Amino acid sequence: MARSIHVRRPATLASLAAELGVSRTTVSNAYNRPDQLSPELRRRVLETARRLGYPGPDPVARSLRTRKAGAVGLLLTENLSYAFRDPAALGFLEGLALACEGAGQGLHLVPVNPEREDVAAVHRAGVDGFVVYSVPDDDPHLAAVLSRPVPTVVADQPNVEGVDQVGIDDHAAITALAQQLITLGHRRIGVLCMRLSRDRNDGFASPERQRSAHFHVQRARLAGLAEAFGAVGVDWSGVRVVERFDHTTASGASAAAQLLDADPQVTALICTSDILALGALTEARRRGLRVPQDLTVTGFDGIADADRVGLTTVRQPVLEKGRAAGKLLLGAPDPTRPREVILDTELVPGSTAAPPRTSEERWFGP
Amino acid sequence: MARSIHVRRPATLASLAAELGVSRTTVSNAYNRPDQLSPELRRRVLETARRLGYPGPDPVARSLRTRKAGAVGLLLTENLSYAFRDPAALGFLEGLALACEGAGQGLHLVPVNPEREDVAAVHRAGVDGFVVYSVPDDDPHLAAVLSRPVPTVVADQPNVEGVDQVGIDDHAAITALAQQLITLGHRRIGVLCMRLSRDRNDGFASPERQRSAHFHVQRARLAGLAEAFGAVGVDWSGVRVVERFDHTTASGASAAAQLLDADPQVTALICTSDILALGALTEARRRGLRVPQDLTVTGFDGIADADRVGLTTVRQPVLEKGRAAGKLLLGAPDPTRPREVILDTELVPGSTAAPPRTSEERWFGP
DNA sequence: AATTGGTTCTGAACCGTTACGGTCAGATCA
DNA sequence: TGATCTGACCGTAACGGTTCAGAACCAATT
Repeated sequence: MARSIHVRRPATLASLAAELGVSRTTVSNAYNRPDQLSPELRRRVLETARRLGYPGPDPVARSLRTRKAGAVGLLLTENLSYAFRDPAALGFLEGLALACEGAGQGLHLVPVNPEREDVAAVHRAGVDGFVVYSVPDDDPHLAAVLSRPVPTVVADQPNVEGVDQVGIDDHAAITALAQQLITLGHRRIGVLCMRLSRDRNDGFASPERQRSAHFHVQRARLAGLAEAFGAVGVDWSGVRVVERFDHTTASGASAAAQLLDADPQVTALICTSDILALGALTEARRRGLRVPQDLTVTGFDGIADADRVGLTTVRQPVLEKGRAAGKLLLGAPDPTRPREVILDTELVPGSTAAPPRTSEERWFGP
Repeated sequence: MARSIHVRRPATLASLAAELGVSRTTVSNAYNRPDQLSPELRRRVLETARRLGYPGPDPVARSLRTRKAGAVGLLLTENLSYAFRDPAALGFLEGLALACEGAGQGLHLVPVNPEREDVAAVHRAGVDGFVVYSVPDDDPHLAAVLSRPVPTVVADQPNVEGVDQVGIDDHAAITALAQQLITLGHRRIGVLCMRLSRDRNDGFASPERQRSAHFHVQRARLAGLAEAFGAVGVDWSGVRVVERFDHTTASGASAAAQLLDADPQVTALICTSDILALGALTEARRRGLRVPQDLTVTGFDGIADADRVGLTTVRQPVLEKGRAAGKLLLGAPDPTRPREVILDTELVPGSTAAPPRTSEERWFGP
């Protein structure tokens, strides 16, 4: 099967029509509305098309005319390839892909460089709508998406007025987790969180920085923790929160190290993601700290690896979230009000949380 | 930040030009070639655009004129969502995404339904080229891709004359693995392989079916095994090959069960993928067979989970493969001849292969 | 004074298709 | 026999841009 490489498109609908001595409309109909012409003529059109090497109507021209691209754009602030490495993002993507293929829509991954503020790729994407996955509220790419006259659904964050949304109740979810730890008796805690803003800050996050975080999800989780622990008398300004820009287990490990160095007395490390928590577990093991006897570690998301190691965490239905986002975008838009889908979360007890040891136990063993 | 939902695009380049009293060319230049007009006028154009809610040049119209879509199409025969579940496909995707974002190109996942032969999605995709990942040689979607006047790169399979290609030397790779097993002393083996054709055949694959497989990769691996074991006197027609349509660990487990039921005497299960091998390990454990003492199991691919359990396998650079495919597609095309990239593989010894036990050992212990 | 060169802007052609509203011949009907 | 319907096809006008060859203008050079 030989084929010429990248030949200039040889035939168009018009040239085909000329060759056949019929109108362009008729050729178009041969492809799109077979009932509009006689079977015999249609056969001739298709036959001539084959002979001339006409590959069928040009998709771009068709899109221009019909105002339909047949694809959904996906925007995420990380590198494109990040989506294929992060388990939660992956689950979301799978759900979204499910919804798209169910509707016969393509999935157009928009390449954005998180470092540069180059918004051109958003403007170049020929899509019928956008799904925006977990970006900061001041993301210029998001602004570019919103400026385009196509429907948009935001997943997780940020909250944008008038835009359809799918996510979870972060505040409630983290509150349940916090209650669990409080019940176990933890009062001296440390927190590991993901990036709070577009600027890199690998280190402690001040309460001010926590409050002004541009990532709504992180902000809500931290606020929920502050509230829950504040209610039992913990002074939040004394609680160390370590932030990491990169979302990897290595980041989690180094963040845990930083926190444990600063305050060896903490009895629990609360992590705002499983990935960070897995890293924290590694660091704990490296230090000879037994989990959960010497240290409690919790995560968030409920990824497969968390399940494997029995991490105490909050499970959120990431695949369902992706699917819901797709359905929201592809379903009939509701002009009266933006729609919001809040999915359920579930506290996963796991085996990495236990009551804190007393000081004596810490020094002299159980 | 309020926004109107799905308003009919209010302004076009033309209406903006009319409003400003300049030509369309000038407005176009304001966006694409700032050096072609005075800074002052450009400022006015952009300002008016904002006022009128003009979101910038329409991407589809621009694509039509410039003959550039700014995106690469990806075709894979499985459901779209499969790509996000299979580790090898995922690695490929990540590499491809890396190449795409490096070139500022989007990645357009084409939704194909493997059950139905609906090729429309391929024709509807507005892309500048296609990457085809591991499809059967008689795939109608592949034919549709090749009929389109855009460059194409095929990864893994099939071999198409005149089309750029990236892959590995399956024959050499499997031969190395086979030699290893032969050296260990295995002669009575069983094989677990992935689907050989578009029709579902969950069961034994006859030598005829093996030879006529539409998946080139599987065909080459089976042929390599037949050759290597044939050279040491093993009659291939007596070797059981179990085929599975779905590529999951559950399939691997059931295939292993089917094979071990049919011939409990086999000393080694050679699997053409790690996923199948992981399933086989599960089944072996279920039967109380120790690996590798009682049964040798090997895989192919070198995925992370294989590494984790110490599977004896062949590692192939999946990420690199994706990246190479992207580079091939996006780099300057070579009109003189199709290019071919063959990546290196590496035998991973692992700990799931050992010499077979003698019959006595099998029955009476070591 | 004529030429040259540069900047800034314009007019018209073109990209390849589909939507819309026809026309027209022949069949059907009262 | 004339009116109406139907199936098959067509002409025109978008769809929303980009591009290229100039025009108009002004300043600097010869």
